Amino acid sequence: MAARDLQERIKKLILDRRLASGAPLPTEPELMEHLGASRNSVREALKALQAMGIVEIRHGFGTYVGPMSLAPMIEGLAFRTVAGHYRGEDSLLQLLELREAVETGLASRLAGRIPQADLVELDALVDRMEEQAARGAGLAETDRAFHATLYRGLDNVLLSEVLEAFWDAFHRVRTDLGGEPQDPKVTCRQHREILDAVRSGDSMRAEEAIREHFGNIRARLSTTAPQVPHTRHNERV
Amino acid sequence: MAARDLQERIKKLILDRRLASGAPLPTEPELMEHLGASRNSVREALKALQAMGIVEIRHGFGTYVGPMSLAPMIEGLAFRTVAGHYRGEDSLLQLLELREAVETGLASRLAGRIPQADLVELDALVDRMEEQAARGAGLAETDRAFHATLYRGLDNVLLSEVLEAFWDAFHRVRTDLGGEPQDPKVTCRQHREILDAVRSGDSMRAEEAIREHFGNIRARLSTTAPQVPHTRHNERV
DNA sequence: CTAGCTCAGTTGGTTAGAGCAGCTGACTCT
DNA sequence: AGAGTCAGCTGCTCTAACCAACTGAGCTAG
Repeated sequence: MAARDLQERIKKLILDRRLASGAPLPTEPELMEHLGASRNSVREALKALQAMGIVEIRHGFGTYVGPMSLAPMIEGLAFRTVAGHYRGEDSLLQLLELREAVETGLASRLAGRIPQADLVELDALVDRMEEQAARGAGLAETDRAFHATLYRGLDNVLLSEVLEAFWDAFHRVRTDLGGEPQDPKVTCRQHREILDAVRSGDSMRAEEAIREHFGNIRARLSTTAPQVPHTRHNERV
Repeated sequence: MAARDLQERIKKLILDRRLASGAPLPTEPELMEHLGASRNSVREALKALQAMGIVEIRHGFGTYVGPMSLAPMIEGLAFRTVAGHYRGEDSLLQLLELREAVETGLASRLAGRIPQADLVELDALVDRMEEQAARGAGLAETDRAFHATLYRGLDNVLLSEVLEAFWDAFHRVRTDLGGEPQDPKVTCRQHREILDAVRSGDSMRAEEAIREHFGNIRARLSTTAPQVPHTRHNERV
């Protein structure tokens, strides 16, 4: 009765006061009085809001309006995918296909109208990728940055965040499940091709480049498919 | 210290036991013993997991593994958008553009390869839409069904759910903010055009049809725009 | 006088125990 | 045999106390 209401009322409080991300919320005792509920109930509501990223709780410091990032979505997606995988579904493949479907459309849309500054940055990223591949380092972070920078040209923060969330969820699940790493050199070449294709303004070519890139990941995926060990100890889910 | 851990351990428990959606979780006393934590901490962890859709709690009945739907994402997206809107950002427009960017790509990808059965169903949906428009009824649900059915041909459940989540979030925010409704007849015509374009197999035409549809919504949106000045500093309640 | 430390006060974190509320199924009375 | 009742599970809420992290004022040592 009260619980669901409490969350709504706290959300309403944030909206009514026009609180921005990072703004302080009332303390627990203050919320108790304002909402007429016990500490326990208030805390449970806050915990739920925290899980949704609406609120941020800092021990010994206070409660604040959260960053409203899509982190909870990553969390949920990742768990959903891992759970499905353990139960023998091809959930990880579905997640990959989701990225592929969305990114192919966006890349072709982006072809030829990507800002010059972003192209320069992308060039630098692929260079770094090659350097990392040469000395055998992991290039996950650079790959992430590449995709993030690529779609920045679409000039929609929300869209960028969603794509990054998909990337994060996929990457986390794949590493958690101990997926086989890609061949770094192939990965580099494909990113270079994506970049060149987008630069050239040829939508079809850009689409094809993205598709090939994902096709590569997909191939690696199916070799590691559904053998299911117990969860490892330090696993993040 | 314990709280974040508890959530992880409960998630681990679900994975280790290969619990499917709907499967019962241990009762609160059992979890207390199994996790070595107090009732309160266990409940707070469960509340957070519930907010993420990982767990479902039914009063007087028990706790179960959740449906793993994207409902929490809708919740989060909607709140984020409303909060941004109230603070004078064009967050609702961004959400619309997110849908547009993704759907244009998918529609062109879908053109010509959509199953016959889905085409029949889509025809029926547009018919119903026209019938509803004629008698002045709302056609939100039919619109939702149209978009859902359209992308079903991509044969990726996750993708479908994500698109539906975007639709839901957008629709909820728009109605919450009392947005101006569309002209039903225009909406019908545009859906018919999308359908015909996809049927014809012409990717460009499909893309254009989607873009025009969203352009219409966008136009309605800007008439209801926030027009709230940016109050970055010193904002009063 | 300043740099650093200490400690009291504030905030959230955790535990405990009691009682309330919704649901189920077996028991009882008709 | 059927309908009503109640005992027992379940989760929900509250109170009250104490633990732990952080801040900042005030003290101490240099």
